Amino acid sequence: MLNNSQYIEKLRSSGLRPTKQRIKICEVLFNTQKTFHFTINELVKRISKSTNDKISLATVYNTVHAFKNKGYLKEIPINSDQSYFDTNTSHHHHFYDETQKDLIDIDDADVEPVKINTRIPGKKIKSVEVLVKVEDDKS
Amino acid sequence: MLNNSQYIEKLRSSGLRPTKQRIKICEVLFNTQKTFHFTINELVKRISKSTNDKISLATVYNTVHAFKNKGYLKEIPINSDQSYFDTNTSHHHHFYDETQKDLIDIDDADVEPVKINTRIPGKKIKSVEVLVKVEDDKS
DNA sequence: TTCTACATTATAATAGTTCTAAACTGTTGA
DNA sequence: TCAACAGTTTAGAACTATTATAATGTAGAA
Ligand SMILES: [Mn+2]
Ligand SMILES: [Mn+2]
Ligand SMILES: [Zn+2]
Ligand SMILES: [Zn+2]
Repeated sequence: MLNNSQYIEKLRSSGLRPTKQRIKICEVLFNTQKTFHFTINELVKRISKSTNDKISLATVYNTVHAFKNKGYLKEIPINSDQSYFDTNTSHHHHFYDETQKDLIDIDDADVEPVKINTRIPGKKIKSVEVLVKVEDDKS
Repeated sequence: MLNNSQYIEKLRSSGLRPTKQRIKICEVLFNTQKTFHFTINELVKRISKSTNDKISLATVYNTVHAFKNKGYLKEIPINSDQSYFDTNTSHHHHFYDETQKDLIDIDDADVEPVKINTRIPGKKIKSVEVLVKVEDDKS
């Protein structure tokens, strides 16, 4: 929940020029009470609802990737035909509702730390993500 | 490590006609000492190395999906441009080497059971998968 | 203000996957 | 035994998410 000049500062300080497209996308992504998950298509819809100036699809892709690289977004691995992104960049895991194709955060307090008692020599761990797939309980 | 007539029986008993294409794909997938991970493209290459009769790409897709639905294969959720499949259908987790784009099994004994202390009402858990992303350790 | 590197854009290209519809084949049961 | 049928294979087209291209525009420095 920042204002525009704060987004401008944030962008500048991470080496991204604060263009009006990027500022608008910041607003759509980060001017919310709650974090959320989205696909590029869903983001494009949100953007067009909140502005009259259209932002090209290529710019949305470019910006999402730039933000991901800067650590402002995370990409969630769900094997699907499209990428899912998350505005919640803190460490947490997910439910994936296969019936409704919906990603839901799992509060980190509700997951015991995942202990992996093996390593790969010469490799360092970048992330440990748990994906809990759920479906409608018809029993 | 079954022989052809055992694959025929396996296919028949799961309601799949034992065509020569499916039997060949069974051989490529299941006639190995170790289980492995593959993409469709890699599977196509393995198939063409092991037979002169060519199997169409559509059939490979059809068969992989049929086998997945019957539980003979698992699809591994890695956010990537292509689907990864696993001939190891037992419960286990993975390292994903982002440098080499390589999936590696984690022995289930090396992972403490993942405890999720929350549920979604009306939904039942289908799977709990841990993906540990690793990269080259340059430090 | 001018310059330049960075950013946006429309559009084409790419690539994994699914669809289509015609030809083929395994199985059944008369 | 073999006709009939449902299931399967196939080549190629279609689809769709994503990336590349290259021309135009713009933020920020000097
Ligand atoms: Mn998929
Ligand atoms: Mn991706
Ligand atoms: Zn999340
Ligand atoms: Zn595996």
